[in-house]
Amino acid sequence: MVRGDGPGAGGVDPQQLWLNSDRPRKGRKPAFSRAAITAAAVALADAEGIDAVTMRRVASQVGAGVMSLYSYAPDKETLLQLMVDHVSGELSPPEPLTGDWRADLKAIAHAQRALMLRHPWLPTALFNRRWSLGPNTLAFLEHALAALRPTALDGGAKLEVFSLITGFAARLVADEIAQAAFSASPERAAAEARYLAAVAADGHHPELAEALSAPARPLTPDATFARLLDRMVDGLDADSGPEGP
Amino acid sequence: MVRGDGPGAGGVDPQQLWLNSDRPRKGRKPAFSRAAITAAAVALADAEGIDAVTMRRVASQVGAGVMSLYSYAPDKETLLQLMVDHVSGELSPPEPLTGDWRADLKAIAHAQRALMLRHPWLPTALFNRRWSLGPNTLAFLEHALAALRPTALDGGAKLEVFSLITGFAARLVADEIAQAAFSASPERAAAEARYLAAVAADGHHPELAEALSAPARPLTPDATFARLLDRMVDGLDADSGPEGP
DNA sequence: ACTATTCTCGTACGTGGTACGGAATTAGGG
DNA sequence: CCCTAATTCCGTACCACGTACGAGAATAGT
Repeated sequence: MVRGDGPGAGGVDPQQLWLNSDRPRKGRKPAFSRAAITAAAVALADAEGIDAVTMRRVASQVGAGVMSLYSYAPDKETLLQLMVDHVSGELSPPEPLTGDWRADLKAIAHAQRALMLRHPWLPTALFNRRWSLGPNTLAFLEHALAALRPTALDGGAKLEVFSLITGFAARLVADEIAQAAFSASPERAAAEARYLAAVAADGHHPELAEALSAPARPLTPDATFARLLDRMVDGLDADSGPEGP
Repeated sequence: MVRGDGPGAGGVDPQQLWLNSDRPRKGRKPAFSRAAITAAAVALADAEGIDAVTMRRVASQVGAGVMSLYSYAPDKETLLQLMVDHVSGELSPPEPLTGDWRADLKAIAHAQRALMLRHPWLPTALFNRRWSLGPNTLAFLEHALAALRPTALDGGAKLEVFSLITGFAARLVADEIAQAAFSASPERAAAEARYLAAVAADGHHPELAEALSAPARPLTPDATFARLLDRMVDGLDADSGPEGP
């Protein structure tokens, strides 16, 4: 099914990966499917974290032998890319565009955030590996580009903005998740608080001491996300900027 | 030296990690040092990538037995945190503050970018693990907070801004590095171009087709970074925003 | 029926992190 | 000056992981 060869040197030819749905005419029928395997891997990652996604555990989830997975994905890295594109399908259909590109862009970011909160392994997965533009990812990218149509940005700049927004969402959600996991362990939170208090008391970090002593009105992650997003998008104005054509 | 116990449940007490320089009064003298081990790990990562940093290879670089490393760091995760703080030392002393907080913030981001380009594993390392605020990281954070002093932001918001800027730099540099590695392999670049051309030709992705067909004046990473940074920072204005105290 | 093709998966190898425990080294107390 | 407790050094070993290999099973065209 994958007909895995390719020109070596790390990575899979995207055409082989995404554009090969034709069943071969001879040979044994597949007992599983790429979608089922990917879904099992996603379920595992959602439930137990990305480190729980091992070839052995995925295989046992779908009832296959370990090595059978390699008929559907040439290696684990590819399986992770399949997972990313799989969950990106949840972004379709997106909210219809309003024509107000700032509002549309913000809606896109909020949708991405919601997706990442549903799949907490996603920010890390997105950050680490090279983007693999599967059909679902492409569909959402197309949507984002359409949202930017009222803009004076050229093609490359639009792609940059999309990358920027996605990265922004990934970072904020990663912080949010880390914070939540952290607060969930009172021991560790207390240890960190003690450490920061000790640092603040050493006299060499007056700004930090002041920042930590602030009343700290309760910041909900939602409000923080919305506020920073607003600031970012409202700055993403104008056309190509100083350097001319 | 590390006296590694701690209250279990994943992670090391920061006080144990960073605030324990007192030599014990009894026992064999250490043959190595945490700094030497960390430096060796950094050198390895710089030269051969983060995957080359294994306990075995680090040990052989410093001339130690593998298990001896565990006298200096309780586990590999901690060693990675030590690496991050180690290279953060290169950010000191920072450029003096000018009082123009926007300019100062941009200088901070540029310094971070330069650091990340020198240590290409750094963006990924920063993104994945929970922040561990070692002395060098704290010193730079202190500097960033001082830069934000002229601002009306409260303590929590200043910390958010620092996180945002750091995350921005990490993302852009990660893209930059990936792009470079990608272009270095003509086969893979050609394969990707062929794939995108095929997608653009399928008629379902008109916006993408247009974005790709644009003349695409050559974008240098430097210009892209500076431009997006300007947009971001110039939007990070004003005080706490809509939600009042 | 034969054959080419494709999928299945048990076995096995190499690599990684690190637990264990004994030997070596040091400082303080008798 | 030995004895004891503390600390570091590190060889051995275990387990988990990704995946190469190849033999056997199933399928479709001839």
